[in-house]
Amino acid sequence: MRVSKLYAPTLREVPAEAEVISHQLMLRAGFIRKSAGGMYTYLPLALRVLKKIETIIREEMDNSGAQELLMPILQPAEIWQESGRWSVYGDEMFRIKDRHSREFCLGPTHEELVTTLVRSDVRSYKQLPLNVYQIQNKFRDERRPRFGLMRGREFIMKDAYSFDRDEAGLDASYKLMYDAYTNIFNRCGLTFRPVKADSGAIGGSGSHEFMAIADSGEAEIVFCPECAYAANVEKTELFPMEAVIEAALPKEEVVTPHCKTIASVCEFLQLPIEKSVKAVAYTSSKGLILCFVRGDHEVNEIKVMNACAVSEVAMAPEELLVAANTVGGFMDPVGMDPKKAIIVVDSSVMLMHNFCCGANKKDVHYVNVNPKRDFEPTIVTDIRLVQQGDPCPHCGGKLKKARGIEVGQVFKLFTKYSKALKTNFLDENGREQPMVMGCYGIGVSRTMAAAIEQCNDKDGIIWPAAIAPYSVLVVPVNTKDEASTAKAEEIYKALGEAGLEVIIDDRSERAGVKFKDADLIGYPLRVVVGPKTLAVGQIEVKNRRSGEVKMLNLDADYISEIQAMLALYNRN
RNA sequence: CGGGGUGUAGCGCAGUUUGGUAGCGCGCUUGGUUCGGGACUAAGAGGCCGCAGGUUCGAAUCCUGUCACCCCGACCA
Repeated sequence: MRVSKLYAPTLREVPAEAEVISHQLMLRAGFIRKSAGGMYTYLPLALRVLKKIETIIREEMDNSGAQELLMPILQPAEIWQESGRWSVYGDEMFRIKDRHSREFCLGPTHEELVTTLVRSDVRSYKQLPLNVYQIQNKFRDERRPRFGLMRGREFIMKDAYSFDRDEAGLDASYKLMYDAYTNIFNRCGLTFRPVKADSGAIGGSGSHEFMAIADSGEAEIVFCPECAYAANVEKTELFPMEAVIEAALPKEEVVTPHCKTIASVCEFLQLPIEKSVKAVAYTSSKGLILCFVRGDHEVNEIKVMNACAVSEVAMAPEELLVAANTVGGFMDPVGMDPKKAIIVVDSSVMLMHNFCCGANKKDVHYVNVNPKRDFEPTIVTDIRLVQQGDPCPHCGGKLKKARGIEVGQVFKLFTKYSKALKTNFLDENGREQPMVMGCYGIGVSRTMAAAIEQCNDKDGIIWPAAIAPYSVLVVPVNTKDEASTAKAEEIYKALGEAGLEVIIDDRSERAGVKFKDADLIGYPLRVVVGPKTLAVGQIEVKNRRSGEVKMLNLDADYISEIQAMLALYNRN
């Protein structure tokens, strides 16, 4: 390829719309252009990167025994109505009508389509297990598209679906996918961690997310530096707290004027914050939910939703609290009528003694409250958010927090869709059984963005070699100098013939312009051919990652040297 | 969807308070000088000032509405 012909318009300045580094660099380096909110054109350089990621995915998927197919993006409403998700999916689904007013959607995911496909073709246990995948554009009308390719409304996804005869089969399929994903993200050069995840609205249970570690990530994870434990904060199991033995004191009401926060209450009462309990109120399809956690803890809404078996919660409005005879900021578990709210108490609260909490009256708190003696909750379970430094649930080590970009997720769906869509097979005994399913997604375009988030410096992108748009850039440093330009062309040709993905910057620009663009786009190796070094029979090769420069003799086997440098590129 | 912000040339911005010929830098085109880290110079091209109404002799500027985009919160690859 010749840079003079390449459609990769680079920008000197950062477009104002871009906030995160991957978005800025992809715009500046001429990889993408926006067409509308959350929708982008992939220019030639980006497409090359995407194709490389896709190739890695295909190789690993095929190795794991999965088969590629391609389903329509446009899906009929009927199958979504059959699974019950046509009404559940809400505004996030792009819906359209055809000329006969029949309803369709642009596929946000393909469980329905793949399940109805398989149910019409697969009848026998002999045809299982089956794992099919595809790579195509997905559509989700996100409430808030943002961060460029990180959260788009149209994005490229690899989605796979496994069908097994039983849970043991599903476990095996899941393991194959888990291992394939590990290989894929390793090969793409990402720093990542598989973490235990919440299964979310898609249903089922048993899930891992593959998180590319990056401060710009939207997800928070915890991991244990001592053992392999890692989890999304939403899903983290909690190490049981130690119960402290303490004699129960008589409960009292105390007036606490002008105390708006739990910290101010504790200060007023001269109590450590660990001796306080705070309440958070949510509204849900099952009515008011009152959650109680220790004063210095935070409520994990996902766990609350799971504990109460509701699909959505929102902060409760004041009217709802009034209706339940309580007051925002002074809610207490003691006087609460269990008929008016679901009372969920965090397990750690049940181990506390003589704590303070609201008293259902403005400016009044209780002190010396004790669980069981003073109140009986509806539900007791872990609902608090894990904190940095909490003990690891496996080994007791101190957990650390990090942020991550979710580039992939593996799910056990079990029979959620096969039952809803009547996808059964006959076992050896001629009995009809629902297939046991798994689904497995990779955000392909997001993976590209995540790689840039992890690999960049002040000058631009630093591509991992395996997914770089081109491996080697040849720069004739002065196109007016015919001898060195001809030599650069010769080297460009030779490198291409040796099988390297090479591009030559044949523009009649000044050297500085070419160097800046080279750093911005992030080719792993840059070969500079100029009159000065050519005079002593040498070329200069620069490593984009380390900045290391090597002078190579042209009369030696410089091609092998360059290949060796490329092979070493990712290891420094 | 709630809260905040921005729409003026391809990109980054000024001009809006106080209405009066639409500007600057970068990029782009042409010529000359340059040529190993975003050169210099001269001459150019390029704008329905997001859109629609209104006020006014006159609107980028004031008023009303609307759309788009960005950021912060509840979801997800």
